[in-house]
Amino acid sequence: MGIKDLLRFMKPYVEPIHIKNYAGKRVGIDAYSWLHKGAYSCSMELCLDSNSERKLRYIEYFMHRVNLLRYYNVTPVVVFDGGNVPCKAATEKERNKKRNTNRELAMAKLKEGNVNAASELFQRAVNITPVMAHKLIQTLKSENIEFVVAPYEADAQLAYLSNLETEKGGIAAVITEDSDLLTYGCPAVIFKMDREGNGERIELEKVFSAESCKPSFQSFNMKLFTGMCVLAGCDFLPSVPGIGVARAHALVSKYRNIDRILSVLKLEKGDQMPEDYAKSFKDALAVFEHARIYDINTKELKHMKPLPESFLESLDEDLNFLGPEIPSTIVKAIAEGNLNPSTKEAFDKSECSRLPLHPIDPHTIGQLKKSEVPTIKQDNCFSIFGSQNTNKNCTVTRLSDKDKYSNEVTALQKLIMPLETNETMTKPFTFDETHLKVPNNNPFRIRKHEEEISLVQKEETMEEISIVSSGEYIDLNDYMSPINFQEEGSINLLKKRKFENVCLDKVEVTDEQVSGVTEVENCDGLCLNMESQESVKSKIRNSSDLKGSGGSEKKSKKKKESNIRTILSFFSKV
DNA sequence: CCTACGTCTACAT
DNA sequence: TAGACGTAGG
Repeated sequence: MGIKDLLRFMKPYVEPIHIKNYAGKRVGIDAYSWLHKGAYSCSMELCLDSNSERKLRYIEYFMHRVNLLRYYNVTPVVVFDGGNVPCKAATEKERNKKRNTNRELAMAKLKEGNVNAASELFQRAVNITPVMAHKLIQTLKSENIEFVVAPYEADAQLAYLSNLETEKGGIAAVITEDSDLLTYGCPAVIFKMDREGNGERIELEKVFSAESCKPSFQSFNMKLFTGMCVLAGCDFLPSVPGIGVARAHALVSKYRNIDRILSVLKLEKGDQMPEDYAKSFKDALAVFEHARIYDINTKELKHMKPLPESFLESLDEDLNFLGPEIPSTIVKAIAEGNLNPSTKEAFDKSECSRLPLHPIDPHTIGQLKKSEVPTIKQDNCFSIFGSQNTNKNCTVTRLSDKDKYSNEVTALQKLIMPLETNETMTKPFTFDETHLKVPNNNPFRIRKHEEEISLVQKEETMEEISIVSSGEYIDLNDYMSPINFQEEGSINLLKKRKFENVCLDKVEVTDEQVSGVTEVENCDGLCLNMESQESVKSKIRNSSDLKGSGGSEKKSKKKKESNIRTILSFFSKV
């Protein structure tokens, strides 16, 4: 993805930077790059469409990073990809094909019981779906994080926002892994930001003005730079054989005119060049310059830069390679996360109805890593975890869906508008304190806080019984650990979704007593099944793959266990 | 010197 | 998978 070898070529212009340099500023986030990284940690669950909580780990990953920014008083603006641009369709199709074959291979390995091989293959099969993005958006909404879904490429949207004044919703920099952002003309791009907030920044202004830096761009302007990138090979157009970034840079430096370069190329490499290269080249350039984006202020579809006359004149070719026009109402709904940008249909509510419960809850995160747990005050989201009255029963309540959605419209409007004043004080955040080794004036405060937290956590994790209030829908698959009902051995039925009034009061989670979960015929619910589960378990245990594997036993054991759980929950659905 | 190709690793447990 | 990095060959 992006421009081949561009970052390597631009190395001299890279400067290490910490995100805290953007304190008080708005910074755009290319959602795809964090989604993709986060998805590695739960690729199998995603591919199997498991119902375990683990599947939502990518959201935790994402929110940890969002919270890192908020911790440093940086305002995140998350930008999602929308529909596919037609000229990228071929690339997309191929990727999908590969993913599917990998997924099938993985399934085969899984049936053989070769879990390790399967999970490796699953990693290659992960796909970031609009539904995943939508789930993340639910979380962002509940945390009052600004976001926008681009009509097409997120890169273009980010570039557009980068060149907008802050007052109009502009951003000061973009965090991404994709070198295309430079090609689109983002003045400041931060690559490879790690979990501590360190990243590598390239600023276009510095690139163009640096006086004695290896590859000189002094005679360049944005248009020439974009031209260089396209010459080097981009997602929309592969490069002419033998031309890489360096040669592209040399050509642009020498001729400083795209048309001249194209004719020179034709003379020199005419035989290796496709007939329509020049035409495709101009189309590719146009995508980078005039891509369609969502105008946050007018709430309409717009071109990044207005199309010039000459373009409209040569309208023999339709402009659909930029992505087709979309009616205003639809772009708006897409941008605000209410419509699937690919299908342009509403998201299935059931996909996400019970979603916001876990992922955002700092309490949940806190169980995985020690987190700072400040008291949270928010009106449009659930959440409670007493810092003080942590009774053994971990209670979870939330507003009814009805209340939640009625606020949605107004909440959204607030989201899209730039933040005013200093509401930072009321902002909740969770924070992995390992990051704290760096700054902060008062280490004592932090340590004291840590102690409090660890105390609270001890109490909570020791008590493994959770009380679920009546009326709360329980999906057995939500519990990754084995479930042991009070009336052991008997069949407990749980109705799905629509079931209103109570099914059970206590769910005990233990590690020894593993129980399978299978669907009951002619019954709208789930039940326990000892045997089917046992057989699956032994099958997996006996598989050659799990027996050997040297190295750290503790690690692999844990991994195995978690894999077994995933598989169990998978089998339970079939 | 440059491209193109092979290999490694990210992620986070 | 896609990017980073090293290196064989033009």
